[in-house]
Amino acid sequence: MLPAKTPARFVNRLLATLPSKDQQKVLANCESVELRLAEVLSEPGERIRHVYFPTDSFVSLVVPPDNHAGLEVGLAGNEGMIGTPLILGVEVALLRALVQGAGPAWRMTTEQFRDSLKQSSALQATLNHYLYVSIGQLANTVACTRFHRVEARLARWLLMSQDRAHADHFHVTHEFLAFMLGVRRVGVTKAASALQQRMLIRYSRGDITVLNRAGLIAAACSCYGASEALYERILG
Amino acid sequence: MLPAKTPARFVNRLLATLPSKDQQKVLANCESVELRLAEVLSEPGERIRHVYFPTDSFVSLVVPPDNHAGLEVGLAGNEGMIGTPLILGVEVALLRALVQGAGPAWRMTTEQFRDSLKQSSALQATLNHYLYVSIGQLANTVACTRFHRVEARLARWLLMSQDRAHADHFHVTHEFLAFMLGVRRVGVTKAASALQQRMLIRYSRGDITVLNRAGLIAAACSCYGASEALYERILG
DNA sequence: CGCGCTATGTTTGCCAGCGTACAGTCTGCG
DNA sequence: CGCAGACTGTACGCTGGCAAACATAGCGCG
Repeated sequence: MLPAKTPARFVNRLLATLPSKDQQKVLANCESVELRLAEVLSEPGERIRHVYFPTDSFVSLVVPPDNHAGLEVGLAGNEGMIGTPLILGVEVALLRALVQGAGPAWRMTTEQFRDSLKQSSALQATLNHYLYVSIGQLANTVACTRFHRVEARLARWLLMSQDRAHADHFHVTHEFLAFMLGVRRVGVTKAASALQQRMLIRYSRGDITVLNRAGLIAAACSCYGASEALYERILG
Repeated sequence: MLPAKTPARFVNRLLATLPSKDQQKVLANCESVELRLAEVLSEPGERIRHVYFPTDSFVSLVVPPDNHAGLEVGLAGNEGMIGTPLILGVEVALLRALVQGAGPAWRMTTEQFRDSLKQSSALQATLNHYLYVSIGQLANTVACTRFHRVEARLARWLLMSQDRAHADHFHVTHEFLAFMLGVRRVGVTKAASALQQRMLIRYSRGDITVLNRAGLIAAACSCYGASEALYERILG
């Protein structure tokens, strides 16, 4: 399906860990798609039609607003996948998957994915491990959301997005960030302007640029890094 | 291992869903243990030695305090299990498992559990589904912890414990509740005394009794019920 | 039966984030 | 080139929960 030397824009790290034979089998079932900004890939309670392996795109997992604001509880870029319930044999989504960074991804139908899982125990193992890591991150998110200040959480969010965007700038408005962090827009404006004054970031009308990554890490809560370390330990 | 008619005190609902043949095979690998109050069954980062299937006991899953208070992110009684990472083939615990309600449970070593999983695809499927539900509850907990008031969260906690204790009273101090909910003890005292004044509960020196379950449900956030409904939908 | 410990009640000051409202400012489009 | 809409800044009063300290009250043990 692909030449041996895949350009980085089309690499998904989960698939890349597979032995090349399995990898070929799996990719043979995949089609390449372009995810558009703000596209919704799954809705809680609804049937999952496709799984996605982002390559140069990333996707937020959000708890849908019941009456209050929304809240992001997970993020998947080229290190992850969308459609994890299928790993557990359930075809119903738990979360809304919202495209945050437009770009290419691999896609498979639910049926193709089932087949792939049956055919490749390596895939099964890798995805089980990924799910383990995701659960760890989720548990961590509970505490982070409860205890850490907006400014630190914002810094963490920017770092995580930067990692997945593979770029030091991307497009998000304060309004949108507020939705993700589950706070008011005003709260984001305050936190963001504090970070900007410290010369850690620069932003204007939805374009955010990370100026000082190390400083931003210092400003973020320790939750950033913990998740990443867990991933590396289990899947790296 | 057990007579056909197992007393309710020794039934775990996950195991009970298995076809009787599988159930026998699995129970043959189990030993009966008595969980003691405040016993710690797993510690994050450490190797998991046993999995537990509570029958008339229940166990809290808590994110360990890094510098702030602790925080409960899950609860497993006779409808659940402890040691879920093993379902995903990882032997390292993510959370601290803390016995909340003393009583009997089935226990298996990690090795026995691996064998059982291999032998029984029904067990595998059931536990996968349980894990799915747990993830859903975890995601929900993020939002609940972020948005809902102490009083509502306390009410929810009491209801969930009541369900798993199979009794309308149990022993917990405000101090301990504060730890579980990730708030100050004073906050719990206030919320609890509000609930007591409304005649929904009664408590004294760590003994809490639910007086009006329906009223308590009304006082709780809608998160109670959502989790339970999800469980029934997937595993019921 | 009284001492000490554990559990609960209450206070005071404080701050982050809420809800709401309004004022600038940049950008693209007609 | 000017207007509309999107994006950001700021202000106000309010409240829930924080931190720390202190006051009672019941229970158990010596």
